[in-house]
Amino acid sequence: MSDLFPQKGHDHDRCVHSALAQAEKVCDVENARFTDMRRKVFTLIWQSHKAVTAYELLDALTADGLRVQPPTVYRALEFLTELGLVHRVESLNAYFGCDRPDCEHLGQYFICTDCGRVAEAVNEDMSNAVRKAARSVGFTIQATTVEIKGLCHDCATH
Amino acid sequence: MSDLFPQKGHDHDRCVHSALAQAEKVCDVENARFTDMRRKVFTLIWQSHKAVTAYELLDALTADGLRVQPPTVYRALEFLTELGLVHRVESLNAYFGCDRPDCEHLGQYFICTDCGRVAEAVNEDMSNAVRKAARSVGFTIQATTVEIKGLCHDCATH
DNA sequence: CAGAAAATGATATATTATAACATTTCATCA
DNA sequence: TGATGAAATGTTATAATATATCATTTTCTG
Ligand SMILES: [Zn+2]
Ligand SMILES: [Zn+2]
Ligand SMILES: [Zn+2]
Ligand SMILES: [Zn+2]
Repeated sequence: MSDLFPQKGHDHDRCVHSALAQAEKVCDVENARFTDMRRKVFTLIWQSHKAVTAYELLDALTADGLRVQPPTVYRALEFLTELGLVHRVESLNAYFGCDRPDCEHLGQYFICTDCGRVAEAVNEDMSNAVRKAARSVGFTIQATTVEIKGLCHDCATH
Repeated sequence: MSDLFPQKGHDHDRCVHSALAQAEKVCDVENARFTDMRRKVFTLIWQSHKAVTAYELLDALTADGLRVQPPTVYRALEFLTELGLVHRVESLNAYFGCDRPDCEHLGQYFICTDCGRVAEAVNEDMSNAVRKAARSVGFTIQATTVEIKGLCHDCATH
């Protein structure tokens, strides 16, 4: 069993640093500006592997002493999602950080209903099954979301 | 190519009648009450193959002369979704009628971004791929949603 | 530095959803 | 049949999520 969800005691600072480094790179390549506000929101999202709502981000920014309004957060989220740096979980109205923003992938998310963490799969079997199903009914795919809710291994066994 | 989406000129009255008959049956089997309000909401949802929002339903009921408040609509929707008679499209916050409420299925929806119609697939390849992916990472599935957006065959070719 | 474009600030409001309590409807059975 | 309790709906208020619009600031470009 591969470990899709990070181990309990993992070095999360490494996750954050790696995510930031990748984000810098993506922004650089795309000639997009990784502004202060965008970096703040991105970093907040990466404070955990859970999906976080726009208003939780807003509250966190406010707690940091900033006077921020909803549009500011939604703009940052729009920027980050369009670059593929964060993804939106439709069934939660919440966002989490992508750990492979450089590699093409459909959205395939495992969402633990117990601990709240989200892990992203890049699974060719699923992608192929979706593409094949679409082809068989003459459907032209623009975007796909696969949201799988349940218990991660940690939560199922502890 | 099988026709997942109904033909333009299909006899939609048949869809509606069949859906109503199936709903009656499911309610009967589940010993659930298919009340006036639930039937009204269900019928409104089945006025097309598009996904419809709670407030569109509310407006339609109001236009019918009823004085209905949001909770009434949401309660009917909760009842209908729990019985599997309608499904919620998470990425649209909207609802559409299930045409196979009697057969077990994960949620696999094709959503046409042009005409707005939603068609449900019951595709074993996709289901198996999801289950296999979950198994391989030790994830216990509780619920799955596959939402595939794009163009239906009609819209892609016309 | 001037001017244009991009980003953010600020205000208002739209959209989606639920909490809480009152009233009505309906099945059950004494 | 009529009391009674459960289920459904009505009613009011409000929470949670999201966007439109215009003003101001920041950054880029020449
Ligand atoms: Zn981590
Ligand atoms: Zn978990
Ligand atoms: Zn039809
Ligand atoms: Zn279409």
